Amino acid sequence: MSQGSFGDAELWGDQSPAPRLDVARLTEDLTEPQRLAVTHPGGPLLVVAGAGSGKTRVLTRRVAYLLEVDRVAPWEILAITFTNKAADEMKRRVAELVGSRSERMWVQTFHSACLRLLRSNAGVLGFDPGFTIYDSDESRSEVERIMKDFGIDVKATKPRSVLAAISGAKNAMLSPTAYMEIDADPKRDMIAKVYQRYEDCLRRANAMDFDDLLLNAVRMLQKDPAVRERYQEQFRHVLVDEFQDTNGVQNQLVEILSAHHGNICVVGDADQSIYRFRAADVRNILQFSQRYPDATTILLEENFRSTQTILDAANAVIDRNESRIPKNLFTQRGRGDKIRRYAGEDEYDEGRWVISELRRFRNDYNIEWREMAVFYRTNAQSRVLEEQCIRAGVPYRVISGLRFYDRKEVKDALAYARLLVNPRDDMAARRVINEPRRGIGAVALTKLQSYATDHNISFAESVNHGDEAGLSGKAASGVRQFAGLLDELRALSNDLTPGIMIETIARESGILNELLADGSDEARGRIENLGELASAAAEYETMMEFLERLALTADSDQLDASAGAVSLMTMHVAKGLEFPAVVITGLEEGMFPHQRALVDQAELEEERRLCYVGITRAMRHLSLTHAWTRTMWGRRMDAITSRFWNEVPEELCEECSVVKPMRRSSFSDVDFGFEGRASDFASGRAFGTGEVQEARTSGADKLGLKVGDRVTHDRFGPGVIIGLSGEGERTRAFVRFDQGQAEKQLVLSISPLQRL
DNA sequence: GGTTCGGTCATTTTT
DNA sequence: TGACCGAACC
Repeated sequence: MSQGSFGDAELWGDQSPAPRLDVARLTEDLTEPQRLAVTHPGGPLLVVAGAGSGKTRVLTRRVAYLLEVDRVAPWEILAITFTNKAADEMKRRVAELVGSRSERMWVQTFHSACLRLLRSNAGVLGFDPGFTIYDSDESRSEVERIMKDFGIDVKATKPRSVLAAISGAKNAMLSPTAYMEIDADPKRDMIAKVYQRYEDCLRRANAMDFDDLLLNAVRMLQKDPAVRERYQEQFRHVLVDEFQDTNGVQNQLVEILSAHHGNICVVGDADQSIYRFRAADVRNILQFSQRYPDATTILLEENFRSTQTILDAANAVIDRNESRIPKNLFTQRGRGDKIRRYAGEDEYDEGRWVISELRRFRNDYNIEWREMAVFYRTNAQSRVLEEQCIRAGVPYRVISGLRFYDRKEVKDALAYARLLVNPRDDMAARRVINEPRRGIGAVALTKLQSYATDHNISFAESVNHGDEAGLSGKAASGVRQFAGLLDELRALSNDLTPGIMIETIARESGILNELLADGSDEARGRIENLGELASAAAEYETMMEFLERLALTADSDQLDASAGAVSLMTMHVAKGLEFPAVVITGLEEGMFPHQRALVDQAELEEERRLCYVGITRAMRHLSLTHAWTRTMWGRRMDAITSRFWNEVPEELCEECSVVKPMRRSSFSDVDFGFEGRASDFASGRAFGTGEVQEARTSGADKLGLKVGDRVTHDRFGPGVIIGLSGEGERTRAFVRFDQGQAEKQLVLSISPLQRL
């Protein structure tokens, strides 16, 4: 904890090699709104920063300005981001401006800031300072275990959804009791019961989940006025990045910490709020000015990233959102190239075109592979793209949200490490009590668990009482061995560094031996992984620091290592990044916007924001693709063009699709009327390569139908239009009929579809 | 206690 | 289609 003192001030004053900066140096290359934000004298400040408007630049300059001009001490500044990457970036850029004294600032993610507050004051809420952090997987499996324990059918009610409800309750700062009292509902009662037990288990294991880090930090500050006031006085300036993604608890934390000095500066863009499903609440940014009536609002609308064409496209799309404060990005960069669009036959055809496009970027514009990205809505879409890259010899890298340290052997070794830091870590104990095999089966586990419950201790601690728990034979000796191993490791852990400790764990636990005995390539890989883990640990002073860093680090940082490769990623992951050339794939109704967003206005708007995020990542070149049919869940599904595709004004686009021949004459007499084969039209498969004839126009496309209209069909009955694509006789409607299975795609020019 | 087979179910996920 | 999980089996 960096508590300030004048001694510190002298220290950094002497050491800092940074040149004295004057106001002009910090502001001369800024636009007027940027300058105003950077030099804002104090009080609440809202910076509405459109995509690519130099947000990070403003934040870092402001911090430098505070340090340099306002002479604020580094430890009096709290700058909060969402990702470690953003935090590192900010630290780096501030250091460039003011030198090493920036090291003493609090530049942290929400979670790491909270962790820091909690570690220093864990006692306030009755936690031991060595408490463990459960990651989302562990939270889920804990919930699942509890549900099974209660005899709840985990197939009928998914633990994930229960955890989501619990998480929601936590974000609303509701205790299990308060949550239960919302209304009388059996499902709510069940969830409240699980929630209560889950809390008990966490508490007993001296553990917190991700939500708790935030929530408990707030609770801690609320509970202990002395601690609260100390931090409130310390943080003369609180700055928050990506404020549109904050949830209620985060917002509250920021409010509390900035309450004394009132210098709260939030930066964000409501149009880029894409984490509603994770309890992000756009209202935090939308209502900031109401919350702080004396707040200054500064709009950054000039974009320094993209061409005007790309911005026009982004603006046109996002403008369709109704619940939105109008904003219009512009640039001085000129129009640039048109946006290229390609409608593929299927996802393979789409993928092939994507590859050809990437090659074109490289050949025609000298863009490096690493400067290109391909975006998609869901991770499942990456497979085909990967295949195509491999086939074409295009180097690529999938940037996934998956954790780097998710490999089994790594998790096992870490579980041992966790047990050393927190002897009550139940999750870790359950994971490795029988890893490697010690003959401890389900029966033994149950006995230990009931012993723990009866004696009000954690499961992890029960391993010291195997005999009392009624174990015998193999299980008893296994548990004794496990407990002995932990004792031995704990004794060593006082003297050994984290790196050596990981090695010791691998060796002493028997994990290493097991892998050596295996001898397969896979086992050798796992051994290497353990080696990597040890080297990673060696960078840290204490095991606790290392574990913390792991718990709070996602794996998107791999991007930096993607030298020489095209990046494939979801649009969610793409947020905050930029690329000279971007391809957005899968622009189909049901894919993007996603199926589940089709019926919910708020969700749909979030999808549109996601699209906006995707488009605005592109600096110079943007291409959009969709496929007429796509294999989903093992079945070929037809799809119509995404509304987002259609929302991009045509004059900004260059169509690259191969023009499909019109209907073949021999079909013109047949009444297609929807014997369910509209799909064949959509995919073009019904059309031979032969004779081409104009389709007859029924006028149906001139009905002026729009999404949401009620319609009726001779055979399928009434339904609602959930999507439209194409134009003229090629207009297709995506209709969800009231009766029957799924949505159908109908070509309006030949469909007996009537408006209701 | 480990394997295999069949049934189920499929977003996005900064921490 | 494929990944995952639990029951049934060895």
